[in-house]
Amino acid sequence: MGRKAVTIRDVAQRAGVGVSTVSYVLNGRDDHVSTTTRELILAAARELNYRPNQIARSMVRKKTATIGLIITEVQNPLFAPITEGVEAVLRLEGYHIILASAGDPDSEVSAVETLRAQQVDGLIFMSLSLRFPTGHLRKLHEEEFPFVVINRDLDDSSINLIQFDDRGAGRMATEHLIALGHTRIGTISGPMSTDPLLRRRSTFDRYEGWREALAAHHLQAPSDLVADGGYTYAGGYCAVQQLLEQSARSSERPTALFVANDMMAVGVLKALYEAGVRVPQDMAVVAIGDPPFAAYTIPALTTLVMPIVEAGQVAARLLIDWLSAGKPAQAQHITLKFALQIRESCGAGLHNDG
Amino acid sequence: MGRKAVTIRDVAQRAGVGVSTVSYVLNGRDDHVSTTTRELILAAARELNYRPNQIARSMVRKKTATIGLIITEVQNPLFAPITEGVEAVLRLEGYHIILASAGDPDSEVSAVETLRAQQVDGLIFMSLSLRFPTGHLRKLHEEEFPFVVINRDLDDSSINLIQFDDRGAGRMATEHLIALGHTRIGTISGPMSTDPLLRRRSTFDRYEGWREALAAHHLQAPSDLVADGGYTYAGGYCAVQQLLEQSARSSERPTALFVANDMMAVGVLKALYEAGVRVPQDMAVVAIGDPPFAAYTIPALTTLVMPIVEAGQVAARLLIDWLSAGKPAQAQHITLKFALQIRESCGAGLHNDG
DNA sequence: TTGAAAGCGCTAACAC
DNA sequence: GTGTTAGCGCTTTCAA
Repeated sequence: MGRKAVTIRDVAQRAGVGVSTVSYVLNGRDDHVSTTTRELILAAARELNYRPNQIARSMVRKKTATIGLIITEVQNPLFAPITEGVEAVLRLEGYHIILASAGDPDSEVSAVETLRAQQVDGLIFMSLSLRFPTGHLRKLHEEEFPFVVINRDLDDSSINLIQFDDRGAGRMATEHLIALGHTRIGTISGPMSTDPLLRRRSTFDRYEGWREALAAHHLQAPSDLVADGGYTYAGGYCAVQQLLEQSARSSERPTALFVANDMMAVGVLKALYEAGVRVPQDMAVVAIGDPPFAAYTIPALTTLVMPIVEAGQVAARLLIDWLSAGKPAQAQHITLKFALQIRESCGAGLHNDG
Repeated sequence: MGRKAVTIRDVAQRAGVGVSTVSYVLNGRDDHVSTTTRELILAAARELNYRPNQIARSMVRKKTATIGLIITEVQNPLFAPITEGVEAVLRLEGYHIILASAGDPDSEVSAVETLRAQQVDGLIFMSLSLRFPTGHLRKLHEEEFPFVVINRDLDDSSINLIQFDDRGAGRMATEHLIALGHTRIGTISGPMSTDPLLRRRSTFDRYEGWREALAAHHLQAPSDLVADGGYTYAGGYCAVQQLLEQSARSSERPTALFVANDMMAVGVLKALYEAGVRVPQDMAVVAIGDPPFAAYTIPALTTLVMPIVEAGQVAARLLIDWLSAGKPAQAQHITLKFALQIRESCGAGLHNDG
C-alpha cells in the first residue's frame, strides 16, 4: 500500500460533505445530489488520488465481483484458451478471476473451500474430464452456490455443464476418412486406463465415435487397429510403432489413422516418417484438436477443431446469468461441436495417391 | 453464498465463549487458551460448518494474501509455464492469484488500478517484453508498492526484474553451430519492427548474440543471412523461403540456421522440408525455447531451453520476500540462463553428413 | 438534498 | 484464561 491509504472520509472532509454523499456520487447513484456538490466531491477524490477499497465494499455488499477458476493443471494445453474465453467475458462484466490449481480430488475440495472463504461469487471448474468424485459439487449445488463445470463426467443433470461432442468428433473424423475411400482405418486412442481416476469420458467417446462410423459403413474394427497413445507426444509415437507391428503380423496395414488428440498426432507423424510411411500417400491421418502449429507439421494436420475458447466463454456467460438473476435458473448441459479443418494429412483421397 | 453465512459470533455463542477466544483458537495463537475451551470451540466450528470470512479478515489486517498477476496475453506460450511457476510457490506460502490480462499500455494501467482497488498485496507483471511505457511502474515504485516484473525492457535498476539471458542464448546457439564446423550461419530473427511498441529487447539481444559469436570467430554476418520471422510459425516459414532465395542469389547458401524462437523453428523445418533441404545434413537448425513437442518435430529440435517456469518461481519468491520483510529490500535484476538441449536438428557436425 | 449512525465479520487492545 | 469493545472502509437506512 502507499504511505497511508486515503479513505472515503478523507474525501468527504476535503469536499466538506458527509461520507454518504461521497458514496452516492462515487457509485453513480447521485440523481439527488446537486451538481455543485458532485463537482466538489469528484475534484476532491481526484486531488487525493482516491481509490475505493473494494474489500470494504465487498464486505458490506456481500458480493466480491470475483469468480474462482479451478483448473486441474496449468500446463494442460486446454487451460490457456479456456482462461482466455472466461477472462474475456468476465472482464466485460466487471468480474475478476481468482485462479486455483487442483490436480487431485483432495486439493480440489480444499480449493473450493479456500475460494469460498475468499467470498468468490461463483466458481468455474475446468478439468481434464477426469473422473473426480462429485460429492463436493453436489454439496455446492444443494447450497445453491453458483458454479459451472467444463469437460467433466457428470450424470447429474441439475448441474451446469459444458461438454465437447467427443463422440461426434470421432465419428466425423472417421467419416472423413471413409469418404476418402479408406476401409482399413486404425485409431490411436487416449489412455484406456482401468484406474477410475484416469478414465476420461472423452477417451471412450472418441473411440466410440470411431467404432460407430465404421459400423455404419459395415467396416471392421478389429483390435489390431487400435493402440493406446495415452494422449501424449511420446505415447502417440510409440503407439504407431506398435500398430504397424501389430497389423504387419495379423494382416494388412491400415491406410488411415484417426488420432484422438493433437499431441499424439505430432508423435504419430514422426514415427510414421521414421518408419518410411508417407503421409498422406501411404497413410492418411486425421486428429482432434487444433493447436496453433497444426498448419506447420509435416504434413499439415487435418483436424477436428475443438471449440476451447468458446467453452470458456459459454461457461462464463452461464455463470454471469446465474449471478445476475440471483437464482439458480434451469441447469444446462451444453455440448459444443467440433469442426473439420482440412489440411494436408489426409490427401485428396485413397486412389489419388496424394 | 449458502442460506445464511455462519459467523464467528455464532461459533462463540455455540461454544459459550467470547468471539476473541474463537479468533485466537482459529488463528492458532491459542497458547493461553485452555485445552477444554479449545476443543469446545473447534467442535462448535465443525458442527456449524464454519468458514471464516477472509474478506473481513483482510479488512482489519490490511493484507489480503493475494497477489495480482498481470499478463499481456493469455494465448502467449510463455504464460502457462510462468503462471505454473508463480502459482506453485505462491500457493505454498498461502497466497492467492488474481489474474488480469492487459494487452496494451492503457489497459495495463487500468489493470493495476483495479488490482490495487482489490487490495492485492503485490503485483507480478509478466509481459512479452514489449516496450510499454514504464511511468506507472515508476509510480508504484515511488509508493513502495511491492511488485516484480518479468521479461521487460527496463533501465531502472531500482525495480525488481527477472530477465532471460537472450544475448547469451544467441551466442551459445551460434557457438554450438560453429563448434560443429559451420562457417556460413544464418539467422531467423524475431520482429525487427521500428514501431516502438513492437520492439522487443529479446529480439535484438538474440540477434546480437548471433553476431557476437560470429565476430568472435572472425566469421561474416552479411545481411543476406538474416531474415525476419516475426516470432510466428508463418513468419518462420516465409523467412526461410526468403533466406534461401537471398543466399542463392548472392553467394552460397548457409549450412546452418539460428532460429530465434521455437514457433518459427516449426515453420522453418516445414519450409526446409518442402524446399528439399535436408535437416541436419544440408542445414543444421538450432532454436530458442523448448516447447513440449521439441523432441517430436522432424527432425527433433536442438534448442536452448528457456527457464520459464523458473522465471515464475523466482518472481514469486522475490515478491514473497519483499512482502514478508515488509520493506522494499534492495531491488534485484536477475538474469536467467538458457541451457543447450541437443537433439537431432544439428546433426553430428558439418563434415559427418548427419 | 444532505449527514449521522448502524453495521458487514473479523482482529487485537485492553480489561477482568 | 477469557470476554468486551473499538475499529478496518464502506454502503445504506433514516432523520434532518
